[in-house]
Amino acid sequence: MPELPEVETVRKTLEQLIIGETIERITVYWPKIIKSPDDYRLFSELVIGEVFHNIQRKGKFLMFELTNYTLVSHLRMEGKYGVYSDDDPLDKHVHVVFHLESGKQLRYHDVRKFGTMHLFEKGQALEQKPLNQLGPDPFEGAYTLEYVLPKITKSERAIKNILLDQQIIAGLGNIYVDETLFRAKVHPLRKGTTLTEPEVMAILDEAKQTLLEAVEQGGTTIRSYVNSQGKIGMFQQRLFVYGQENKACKRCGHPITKMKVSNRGTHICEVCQPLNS
DNA sequence: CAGGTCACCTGAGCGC
DNA sequence: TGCGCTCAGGTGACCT
Repeated sequence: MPELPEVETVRKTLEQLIIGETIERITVYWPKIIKSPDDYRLFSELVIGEVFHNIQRKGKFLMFELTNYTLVSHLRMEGKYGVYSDDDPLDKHVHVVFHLESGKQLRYHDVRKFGTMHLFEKGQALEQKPLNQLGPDPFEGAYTLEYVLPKITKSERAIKNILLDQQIIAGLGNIYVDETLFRAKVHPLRKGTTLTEPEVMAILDEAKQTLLEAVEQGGTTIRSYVNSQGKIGMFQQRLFVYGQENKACKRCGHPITKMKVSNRGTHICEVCQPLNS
């Protein structure tokens, strides 16, 4: 489901709800969510008695800082967290329940079961997969033109694919890549090697600006995304191209078209984002 | 190294 | 109503 702004919204919401809570035990209904330790039963034992001290985010990953461990969680397409009372009825798509000593429960809900959880000893999370594979996210200091420019201009890949690559920049997904490229007036199929420095600068600026605005709006709600307090994001009102096929471009009035780029649905304004430039 | 395909899962929407 | 197909905010494995 979520890209950086949605994950950041979840992070901020959960921070208000579970910091200081102690895990009494957990119930895992779909063990494949738990990627490390290998055995989900060990995972379940290790988190007993741990306290939620704070919650960080790197790219699209949530990092729950516990007493002795860091829980790294990725929501993939449809993962959601919610805090419930222990007598609230359990939805069939809840796969992991953290029973808290207060009687509250932190529940992980994921219709498609694609999400992942990794547990690391404190201080180890950033040193190992998956987090050590990530490039800087746009709110980190390492996100600079000097770092990104050669990564892009030396690549024969389509710029859309480069921006979706979490090893180069962490946090962008299908929605925000389409929005970023529209705002930067760059066609998604342009090869990295064809982009000029001003174009790359525009992409970097627009990516950060788009994510910043989306965070301010609480993320984008399409289909099912709801944050941990049941609130929906508002950024979908500000989308220029994603999901806007056949609607008039907000800049020039030409209809937005939908195409495929490496099998991902891709939305562009053919007038604002010409391919031959 | 890059690109394509499939796999992981379930549900919504659409044509027939 | 039901069937079959496509699509979905992501990523990793495996193959050319």
